[in-house]
Amino acid sequence: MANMKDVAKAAGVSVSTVSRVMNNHPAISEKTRKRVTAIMEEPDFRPNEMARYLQTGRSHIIGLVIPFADHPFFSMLTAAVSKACKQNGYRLMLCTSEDDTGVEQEMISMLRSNKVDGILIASRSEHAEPYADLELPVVSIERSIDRIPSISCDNHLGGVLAAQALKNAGCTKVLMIADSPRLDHPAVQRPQGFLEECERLALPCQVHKIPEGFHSTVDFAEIPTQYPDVDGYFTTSDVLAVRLFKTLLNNGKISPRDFKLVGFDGMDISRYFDISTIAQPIREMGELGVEFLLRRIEGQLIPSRTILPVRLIERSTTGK
Amino acid sequence: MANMKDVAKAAGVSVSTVSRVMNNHPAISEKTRKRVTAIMEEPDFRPNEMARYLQTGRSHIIGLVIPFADHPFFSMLTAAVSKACKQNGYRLMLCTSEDDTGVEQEMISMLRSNKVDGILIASRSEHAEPYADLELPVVSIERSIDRIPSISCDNHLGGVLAAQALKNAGCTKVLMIADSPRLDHPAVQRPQGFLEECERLALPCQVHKIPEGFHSTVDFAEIPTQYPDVDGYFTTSDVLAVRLFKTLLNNGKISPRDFKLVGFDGMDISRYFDISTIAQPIREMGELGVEFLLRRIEGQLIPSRTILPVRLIERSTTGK
DNA sequence: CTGAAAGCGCTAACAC
DNA sequence: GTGTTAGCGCTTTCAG
Repeated sequence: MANMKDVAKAAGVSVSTVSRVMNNHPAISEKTRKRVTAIMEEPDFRPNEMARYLQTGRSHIIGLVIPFADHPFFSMLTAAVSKACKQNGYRLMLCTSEDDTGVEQEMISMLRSNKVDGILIASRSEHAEPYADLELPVVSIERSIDRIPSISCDNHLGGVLAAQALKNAGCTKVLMIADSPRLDHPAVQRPQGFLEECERLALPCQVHKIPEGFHSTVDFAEIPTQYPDVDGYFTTSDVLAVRLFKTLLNNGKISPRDFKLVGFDGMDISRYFDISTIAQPIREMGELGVEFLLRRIEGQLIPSRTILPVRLIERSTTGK
Repeated sequence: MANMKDVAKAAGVSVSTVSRVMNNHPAISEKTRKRVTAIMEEPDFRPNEMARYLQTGRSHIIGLVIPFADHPFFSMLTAAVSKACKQNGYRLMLCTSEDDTGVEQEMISMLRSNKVDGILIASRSEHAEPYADLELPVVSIERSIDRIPSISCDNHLGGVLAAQALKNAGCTKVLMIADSPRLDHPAVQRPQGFLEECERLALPCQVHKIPEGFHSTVDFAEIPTQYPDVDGYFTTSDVLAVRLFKTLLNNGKISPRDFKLVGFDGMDISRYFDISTIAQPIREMGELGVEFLLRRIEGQLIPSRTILPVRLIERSTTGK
């Protein structure tokens, strides 16, 4: 592929002139600009971004670190981030950590070595130091890390809304099925908000805890017998909601009209099953993440904590 | 961040020695190797991959072009590709084309300019030339492009298996709901295989065509009245299968026992709904895609057409 | 308005 | 075994 020198030679100018044309430098005569532009377009000359970086210190690449690319939440986030990058003239380097802290560290290190301009991280984080002390702009999505700006949704409100929805749907005794995220994960506020609101509403609530993990498979078969008089359920994710929904129905004894259910996340699968859910503004979170990261790259100040609203989507499992 | 010169100075050696240590050059005394290694590790020195590329011509980055990151098929593919890249010491630059040929061209151009070592493409492709004439290794997944090596699944066999499954489940008259992919898309063989096998099995089959598009929403409400005496359905994707399934059930008149259904793709959603499906080996397709691309990058020969087997997953919608 | 030249961080001959 | 040096393709002073 042609480089700047080739273009310069073909146009009968120096490389610096070609460079100036490329970068829209004002001090270029219209005549030479036209001539050079024409030459550049012919064999589709494209500047070598690597060489460019070496000189400017800007790669125009950001890294995105997520646990899994095939998780509905993270795939939506990735889609939003990818779009936002494109719109802002940035490229995206995607890293999946498999939810492993060690791998995550490696990815961060690799991204540094690949000279990304900044990192968007939506992964687990035992320790803040590796990120806080990075001399690189970092923005965290849906996870709080000390001294790292973060963007999350109003998880607490989500729990509250879920409790209200079940109450309004006529539930008299509910069960919350909660996985147990790290304490540093904002999602812990989902159960908190739910329990607080249940109390406020005088809605009796039992709690069923299960281990965290997208790829883990916890059996829900025992739930109906274990909690026989429950008429409403809240799960801390849509994936759990779907699994519970199926279990209750497959058990045969229970029809959709016999119980209420609210999930969390607002992902496609909840829509497929017509399950009510607390929707996170995933797309906005991704877009805002990119926007904030780019602003930080430009040296601007950004909020250290950003919390976006959630909303209840009422579907058939709360009687809509 | 420290660079090689800093390390060299601190270790009291020349930059070439540092370079040799980094690249495991054999002609280095154990003593200096140790000393340099120690210095490199202390402030976590990591070589500048951009500068490295400029010298070696290898970026160790591959580009992945897909239409949507939040589509179940492509998110699984992305997950597989990401993992495979990591295992092979490669980084992944992710590009989403929104299923737009123009955007796709831009992405390709951008990837070239960012000096990726090769491109994995699983997107639409009106014309072969832009890829065939790229001086860059390209491997296509689930799409055939002239002169570009491709990896796909046995779509024809998938159609055949679906027809057999419906027949075996006791269907007497079936409906195929097919979106209409481009002619250059291997998926066109799904309906072909299905129709051929229906004929062979003397299984009457009607066809309902709908426009292609992941994000499009075609209404299925008319299906039951439009094709009243059908007792089995084949859809060319799981997403369609789920939507049909829901429509049939919501219509109330029809219970899951009154009809059979086979989808295509083998994605999570089909499992959630317990719908029989023809499973593509998506993970393998992604892994093989990376493997082949890397081989081509190394200058080796790879197959121009690779077809992986599909398999029928029998679930409740074919009576299992 | 344009050109010459230095240098970004690294590798790879080529010397010693 | 180790150091010196010339670029890789680009941007950017500094001259003119």
